Amino acid sequence: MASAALLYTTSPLHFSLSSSTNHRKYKLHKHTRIRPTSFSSNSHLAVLHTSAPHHHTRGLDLNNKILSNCRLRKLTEAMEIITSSGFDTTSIGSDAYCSILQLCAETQSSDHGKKTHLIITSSGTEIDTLLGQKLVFMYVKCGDLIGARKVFDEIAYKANTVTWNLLLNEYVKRKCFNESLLLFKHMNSLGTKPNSITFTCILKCFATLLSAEEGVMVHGYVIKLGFGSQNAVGNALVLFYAKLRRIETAIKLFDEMPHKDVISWNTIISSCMSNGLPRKAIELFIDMLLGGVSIDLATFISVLPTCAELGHVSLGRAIHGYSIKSGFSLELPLCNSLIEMYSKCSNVDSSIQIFKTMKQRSVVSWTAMIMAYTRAEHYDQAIDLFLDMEEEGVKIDEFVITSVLHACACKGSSKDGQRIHEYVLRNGMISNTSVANALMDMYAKCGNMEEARSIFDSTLSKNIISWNTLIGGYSKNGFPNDALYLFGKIPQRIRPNAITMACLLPAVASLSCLERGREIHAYVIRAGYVRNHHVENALADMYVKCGALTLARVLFDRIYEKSLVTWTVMIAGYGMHGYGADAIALFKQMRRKGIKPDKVSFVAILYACSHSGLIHEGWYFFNMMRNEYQIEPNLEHYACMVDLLSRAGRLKKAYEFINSMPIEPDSTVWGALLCGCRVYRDVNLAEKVAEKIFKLEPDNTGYYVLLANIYTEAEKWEEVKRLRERIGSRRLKKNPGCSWIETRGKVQVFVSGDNSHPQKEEIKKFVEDVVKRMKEEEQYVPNARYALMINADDRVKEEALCGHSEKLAIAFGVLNSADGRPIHVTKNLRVCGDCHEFAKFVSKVTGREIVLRDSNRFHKFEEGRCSCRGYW
DNA sequence: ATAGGGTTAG
Repeated sequence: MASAALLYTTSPLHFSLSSSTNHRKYKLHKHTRIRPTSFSSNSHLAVLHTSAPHHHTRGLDLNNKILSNCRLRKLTEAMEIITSSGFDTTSIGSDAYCSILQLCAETQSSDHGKKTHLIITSSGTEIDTLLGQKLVFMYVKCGDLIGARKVFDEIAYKANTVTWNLLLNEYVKRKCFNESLLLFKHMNSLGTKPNSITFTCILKCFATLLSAEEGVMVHGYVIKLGFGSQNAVGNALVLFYAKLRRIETAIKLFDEMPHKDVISWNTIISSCMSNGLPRKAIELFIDMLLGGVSIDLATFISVLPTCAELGHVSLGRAIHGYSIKSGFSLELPLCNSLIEMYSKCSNVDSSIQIFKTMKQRSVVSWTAMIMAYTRAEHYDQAIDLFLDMEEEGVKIDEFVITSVLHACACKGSSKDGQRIHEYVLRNGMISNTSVANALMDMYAKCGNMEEARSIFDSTLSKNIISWNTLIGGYSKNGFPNDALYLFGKIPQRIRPNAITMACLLPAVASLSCLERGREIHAYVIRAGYVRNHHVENALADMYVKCGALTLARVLFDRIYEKSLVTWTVMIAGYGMHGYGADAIALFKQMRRKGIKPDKVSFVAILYACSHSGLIHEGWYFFNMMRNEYQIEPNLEHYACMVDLLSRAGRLKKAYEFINSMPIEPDSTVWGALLCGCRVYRDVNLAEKVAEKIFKLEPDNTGYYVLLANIYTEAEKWEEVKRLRERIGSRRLKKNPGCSWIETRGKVQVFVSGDNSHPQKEEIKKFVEDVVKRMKEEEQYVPNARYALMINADDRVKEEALCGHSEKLAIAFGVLNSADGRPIHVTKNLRVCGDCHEFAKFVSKVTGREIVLRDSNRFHKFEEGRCSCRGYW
């Protein structure tokens, strides 16, 4: 406290402040270097200047006073001394300026800092290395990177390592990694020696830019220079390898660190988590606790996502409790992580609880809560929360927008999405690529591909996600050709990634183009995407839907960590191909592995049962879903059950079942029954059911045709006529049947009755020959199921039959592929009964395996038999 | 003297 006493007893401060303006004029003459403009804005700067004789002693006094004020963190007082001593070049030393600048930096007093800088230049004090460093430090700490750079550029030639580091680090913090690296190069060219801190910055740049080679080179360099043993460097290296997804190397480096600190532990825990090793992350966390390492806030935040990932709510809750005991429970980022953790553990009520009791909320908290509601399928609450945010005046960023758009997408309502779209346009956020991508995704998920496309086209800064989103949208919305086309249009500078493949493969799957699928599989292998879980699943699904069930199974067996999706793909695959028993066996195996089926996997197993006519098993799983897993059946599940009952001929039971449903049945549920009515020729029930469907979907032609066929088969010509008039008055167009086949990598499409094919004569002859042989050898009678052609005679009807697209495609396949090769045909609608017989016969007489995929399932014809055994 | 780890989307 001696310095404080000194300060007060010897201070000339009070006198100096009352000095007259005359001094100012006097100073002007003495210090002509000062620009007058500086004066006008800092008129008090020039006060006090006494005569020269006592300079040295007075200077020392002033310096001491400044230093002691700074030591006491009295910035204002220190500032008063320099502002009032103004332009006395000799009175204030570099040390004093340094300590003021340090204090300005620490208290982030930008104005004082700038003023000090001005005084320094005005007073003509030479900016030496140390003063330069302090100035840069002050500007950086006050958030003025431009100011810092300006000073720096003038003293760069004499800047020390610390000064370089200050700038390097600030650029890193602002995510200007390339600028930081440029500066590093400059530093090397000037011969300034980097130190360990320099390397931590540089490693961070390489980690974020994913520059593997450069980073590894720096690693070697760091070891050579002997910085490897420093924790900060070690930690940066661990993070570097983790970011490059070389987690084994990261773990090895971590293990070899002799003096791990909290940051080392936190780094490796979050690295394991982000590299898909949540269990390892938890193990490490436990090691850390057992090792007696003291835990900090970042530890909690690093370990919570692992609980979320593993759905380990009890551990999450324990950590939550621990964080309260450690006094961190009010920390904002911790609360945000907790919201996320509880919601990912399907405990949205706890998330709400935390969100509601938080004293302060950041935009991150709101975003986390919107996602929590979305995860819990409370889409309206998620959207309402966004509106609340707007009302409360929270600054909306792109994270919020993408999250709320995701809620709209999941809800499947473009109405809500459109409101967000308008908000985005109003607030000029459309130029943000992520926002544009989220909008595209929302429209795609709502089935509006035109709008998605128009956003895509007007987005200037498209990234790979933009392409993936549109490709995936086309794939899933029934435009597989557009998806494939778009994939070919990705520009060179944008590299496709694993997700691109996962978006594209469903297109191949829906086209059933095995050749094309194998090509893409090869591409996936070459590009090294095979280990991506989404890609693995998409490949298995593609093989299933291209009819290559065995290949799908081989792939399935090779998938190391099978997720629920993996199992569901394979179960659905067996179901589609009519292997109900295999589907059931796999379902059981999945449950034994401890994987909980969800509603999608129940749709798969129920369809598998219905496609194989396993009625008891169907009920067994339906009850299991409700009782054991508390999953409320949705329309799809009900449709499966109706399908199952109808195929078994239990039409009355199916009808009662529909009427007992707790939710409103839709046209697919009634449609399943209508199909059953056709098979079992129940015209009365069919009429009743059809009327319900026509009310629900008055514009869907398929159902009118189905009823018309039912009438025809019952020879109710009057009714057929009336129905035909009804269709005519609605001006409905029949959705044309179309089939396609892939030969030598090219896809041939056949539309019913289409006569334009170059090989049409050959094909026609083939079909007619087969039909003729069928008549002779199997007493086959062409089935006159052609309701919409009642006035035609049998000859015309038969001709129309011969023109069915699946017959044409099968004929083309036989004619254009080597003997003994299997034939794969895909049809957009359900296969017709007559064509089904035709395919059976062709498989017998040609000895070929014919795989026909229709809109509902696979039919595999071998030696005159079909794998569907009548269940279709 | 300057620093290394942690929260939100697709």
